[in-house]
Amino acid sequence: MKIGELAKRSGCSVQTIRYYEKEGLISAPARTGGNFRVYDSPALDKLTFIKNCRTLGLTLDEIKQLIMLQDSPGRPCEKVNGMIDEHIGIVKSRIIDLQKLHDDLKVLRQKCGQARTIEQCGILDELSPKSSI
Amino acid sequence: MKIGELAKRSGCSVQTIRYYEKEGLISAPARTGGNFRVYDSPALDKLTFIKNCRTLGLTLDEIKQLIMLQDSPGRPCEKVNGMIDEHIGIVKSRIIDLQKLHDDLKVLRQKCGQARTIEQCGILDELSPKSSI
DNA sequence: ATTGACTCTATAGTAACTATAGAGTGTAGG
DNA sequence: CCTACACTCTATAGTTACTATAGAGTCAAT
Ligand SMILES: [Zn+2]
Ligand SMILES: [Zn+2]
Ligand SMILES: [Zn+2]
Ligand SMILES: [Zn+2]
Repeated sequence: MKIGELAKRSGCSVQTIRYYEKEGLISAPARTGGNFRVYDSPALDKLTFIKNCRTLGLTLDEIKQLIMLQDSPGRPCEKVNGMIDEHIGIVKSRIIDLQKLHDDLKVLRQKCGQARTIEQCGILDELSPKSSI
Repeated sequence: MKIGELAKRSGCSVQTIRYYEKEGLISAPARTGGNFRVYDSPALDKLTFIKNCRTLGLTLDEIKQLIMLQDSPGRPCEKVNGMIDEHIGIVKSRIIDLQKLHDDLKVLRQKCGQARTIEQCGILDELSPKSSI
């Protein structure tokens, strides 16, 4: 199949596929006489794997590491497990940060109940430093 | 004060201050004979305002709008209030997305209890497409 | 022969900084 | 006076994972 069909089947855009190739996440496919990329179904599998990882928020570097790990099937998989654990930790702390942000924004919003003028806006007032003398 | 002191007092880095100036968020300050930037205390106030906004996740574009709004003190402040409301919405939905991600990652992690080989890793297995024939 | 859909490469843009390189300034100590 | 040191200057490139062109070429159908 050509790149357009691979894009449709994988859910990645055409440019993204070319980008992944440039970044070394997928290997360069065969070409037609007219220089078009041609992919087989293992290529679709590999791309789908990458897509699944991206959906879970793994970075391209991490995905690259996973792909490399898959080349030594006999080695223990602790690194894989560890990577997911680490990710869960990052996501958790991002959630905590956003929760705090959300609460702060709620408090800020309450400083200006109904419409006033810019001058009297409780939000702008709260954002402004009290004084820096 | 020079840029180093402003950086310390505001909590922004020196490069960030120069960047804000280039982006038009703060106005270009006076210069010494040796071409060093010199700031006064209103400049610190303005920078602190920006810092406060950034801490709440407002974009530089939004902050620019707030700064422009401050120039018409008599106008109503609905836009300010609306901006915060919109932000709260964005943060909320980001939290929801991350919660889902977190749950998905937890499920994925459970696919591989203890250490196995790469070949048998339940995580890699889950990430791999079943077949694309 | 020409249209239209598709593909190719190369390049620039996105957000908000961060990190240099290489040069100049200013001051305190010896 | 010289020099070491801390600070500042501009300009440029890098970060992440794409997205969006521009301009040219391919290919099948009409
Ligand atoms: Zn990670
Ligand atoms: Zn208001
Ligand atoms: Zn916003
Ligand atoms: Zn495992």
